[in-house]
Amino acid sequence: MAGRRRRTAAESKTLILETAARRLRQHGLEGLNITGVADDAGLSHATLIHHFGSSEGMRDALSEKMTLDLIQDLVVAMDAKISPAELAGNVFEALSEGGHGKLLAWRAVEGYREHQDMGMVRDLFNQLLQTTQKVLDVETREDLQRIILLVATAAVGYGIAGDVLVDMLGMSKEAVDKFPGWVTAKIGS
Amino acid sequence: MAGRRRRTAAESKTLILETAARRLRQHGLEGLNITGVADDAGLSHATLIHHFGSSEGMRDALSEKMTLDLIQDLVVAMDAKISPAELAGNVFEALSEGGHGKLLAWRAVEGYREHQDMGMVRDLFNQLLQTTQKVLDVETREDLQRIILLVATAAVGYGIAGDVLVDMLGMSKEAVDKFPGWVTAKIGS
DNA sequence: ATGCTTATCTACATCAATGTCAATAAGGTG
DNA sequence: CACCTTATTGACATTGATGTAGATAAGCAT
Repeated sequence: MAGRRRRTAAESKTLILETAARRLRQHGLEGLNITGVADDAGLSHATLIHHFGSSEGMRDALSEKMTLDLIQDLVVAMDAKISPAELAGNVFEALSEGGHGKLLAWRAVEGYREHQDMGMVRDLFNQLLQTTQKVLDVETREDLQRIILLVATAAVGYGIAGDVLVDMLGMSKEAVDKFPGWVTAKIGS
Repeated sequence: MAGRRRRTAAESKTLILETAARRLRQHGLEGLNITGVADDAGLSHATLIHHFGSSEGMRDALSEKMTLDLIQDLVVAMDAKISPAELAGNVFEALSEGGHGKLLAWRAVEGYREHQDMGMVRDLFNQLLQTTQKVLDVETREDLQRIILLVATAAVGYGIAGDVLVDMLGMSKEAVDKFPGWVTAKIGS
């Protein structure tokens, strides 16, 4: 064939995983097959197998990448410099955007298999814990755990079913906007 | 073939959908194919097509059934006779059990298509709203909406990612048990 | 019994996705 | 330029899942 582009392996992998992530958002899990992703990326499906070994290999790689992206976004959202009032809002925002909800839902239906980078995830999570403690200035460890669990579960649930719930509750956009702040006030009391 | 059992259409559909639900819990979304479900149910895959029209038809029926089951469990969990202190606990329990988390996650990845029974879902949800208002005795509509949204999102998130979060937070079983009560106390204040 | 409805099955046809393999060529290196 | 590595591709084989069609038989009604 005349004119075929040769990328570095890293470039190709990035292109493929970004395409796959987009397809996950648009078409759900059925969109995560090598033929479809290959078409959208403008590559042959054999190329994807070359880079990831198999279709499942590609999905595993995507899951890993999205997990790291999610934690990374959380770390930024909970930077130690933010004020307590912003905390819940930032976490909600971080989890509602960028298809993080889709990742969590995906991992929930398929089961939480351990990744190779699970150690790094744990490290980042512990870093998050310390940051939160500083921002909120909680004294007991139990309080910290509870608060994190509440904000995290609420944010996850919001990212996954938030729009449906808001619709069913008939909430105004304004009320929705004020929700994270209200949560922060609640947990602070 | 000698000796083949003939069920009523309703019996067969129930058997098939229960088998499918079990496979969703055990194998994730990949378990939701007519051949696999048929094998587990002890039927031929042609029989499933006979009853549901297609593979997707079976999945739609399962989604509908699980959605109704979920709402039904919620209605029971929030019976008007419960005390405010039990509210969050009951909701959490209802959403953590019986694979409801899998349903929500499934619908989140695949996108929330409208069901034919969406009207019934809305009715049950409104019924839930009224019950909650009685139990909690909230005055403003905004407060009611916020409280429901928080408890619901937290419960959904807990059902989907609760075990992972609890693990990462290193929470004791005792602390986890007390969590719903703590949430109730928080929103009541 | 007889007959009707239809749940159930076997066998076949089809299709889409996965994976293999050998050939090609793009880019870097000597 | 010659050479080497390997990203990329097209063609093929294989597999599994879906759907179709006709035959079979289980239960119910008459």
